Amino acid sequence: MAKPNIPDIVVSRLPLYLQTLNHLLREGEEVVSSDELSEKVGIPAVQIRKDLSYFGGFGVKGKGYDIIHLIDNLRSILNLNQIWPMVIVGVGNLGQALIRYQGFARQGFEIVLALDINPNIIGTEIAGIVVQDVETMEAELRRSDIRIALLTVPANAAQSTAEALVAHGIKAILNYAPIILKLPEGVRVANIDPVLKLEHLTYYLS
Amino acid sequence: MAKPNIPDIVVSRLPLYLQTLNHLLREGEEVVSSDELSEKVGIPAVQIRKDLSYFGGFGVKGKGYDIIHLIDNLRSILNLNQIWPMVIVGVGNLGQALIRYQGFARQGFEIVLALDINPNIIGTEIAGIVVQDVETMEAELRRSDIRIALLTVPANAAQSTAEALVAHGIKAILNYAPIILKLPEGVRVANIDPVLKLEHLTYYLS
DNA sequence: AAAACCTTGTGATTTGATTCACAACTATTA
DNA sequence: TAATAGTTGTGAATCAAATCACAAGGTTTT
Repeated sequence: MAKPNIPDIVVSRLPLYLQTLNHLLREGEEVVSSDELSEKVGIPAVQIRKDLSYFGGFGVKGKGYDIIHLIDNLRSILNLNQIWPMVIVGVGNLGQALIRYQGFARQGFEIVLALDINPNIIGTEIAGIVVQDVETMEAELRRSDIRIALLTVPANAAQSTAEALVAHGIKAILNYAPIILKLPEGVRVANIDPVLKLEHLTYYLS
Repeated sequence: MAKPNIPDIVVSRLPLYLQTLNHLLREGEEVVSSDELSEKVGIPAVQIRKDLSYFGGFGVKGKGYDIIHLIDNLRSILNLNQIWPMVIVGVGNLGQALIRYQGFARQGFEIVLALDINPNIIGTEIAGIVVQDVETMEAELRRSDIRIALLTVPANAAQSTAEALVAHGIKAILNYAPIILKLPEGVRVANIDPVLKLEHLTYYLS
């Protein structure tokens, strides 16, 4: 179980470190200093060191961090030493694109169930996944151990769909709908709304 | 020009307020207190008031905020009283889904140019946009006033593509590639990487 | 018209994150 | 082997953000 005393903002940077370490490993590097990593990841070296020190001393003084060793540790901290099955609800344009996206599986996140309400979409196959009727959510989730959901339904259906997911055991939701979900304590939600990001950017465009 | 003395974290919350105010307006509400807004948006009322007070006193004591008036002001602060034309580079699964996504245009962001390197994709039409050869980037950007780009190319092409975009006048990039872009000062980048968010979520899943 | 109530806007305070500064240790060079 | 250089890990100091507390002013009720 994750220690509850580590600042969430620290946790949020670990995936970034992991991503960059994976790049370095692919380039054939074996050791990296916090200064080099800082350069790549755009975060001050001392902050990287302090973040890592919450979890232990992974580095060697005078040398740096063994990349494989640090990747192993970060993957363990982030619970990435397993395949995470996921359900996606809403198989429109975006949902289909996400089902086809290779990047999830590459990092151990596998969409194993796709649900939709539209009869024209139910039964179609996308990248090996046959879309099921959203009515089957309860039964499908019951006989699986899916704990993560991708929510790509229209905004007006998002809240009720999210509640149904949570009622049937979903513990984390990646929400693509442009609304703020109200869900019970203990359910983690991460929002992905490109419009909010654009509106943030335009503030700085004269 | 945007005042440079306002914390970025404050600016980042304004789009959220705007989104929620738009919902309230659509529901027929005319006035909202910071307490009500807090409830909807999930941010403490005093923080909403303090955020807004950076830009002026928009409320009425004893009453609350006139929704239309506050929306107008936020739109003006965020430079949303115009259509923002955008270019998208990379018309794969995700790029196509974004071109078809209605949410951008609905909020004043319009994809007017789509570029790709793949001959099989160049020339195809998606939601009224004919995909152009990425080689035409310079010419197309020169005769337009596009300042925002959506970057949906593969990771290994992202850095060089971003540099080309910046060289031809792009000032803000919404980066969907799973890498950290290194770009000159003055270019704003916002990253959308669902895998990083998932890896953050799994930390909290036992 | 007075009293009671409500809500904003903000200076002061508290909390939390970042950065500084450096001791401790390792590796490399002379 | 000694001296120099490099790098981590961390307590202390600084900086920034969030929250508190409340005066001021508007609204509603009696």
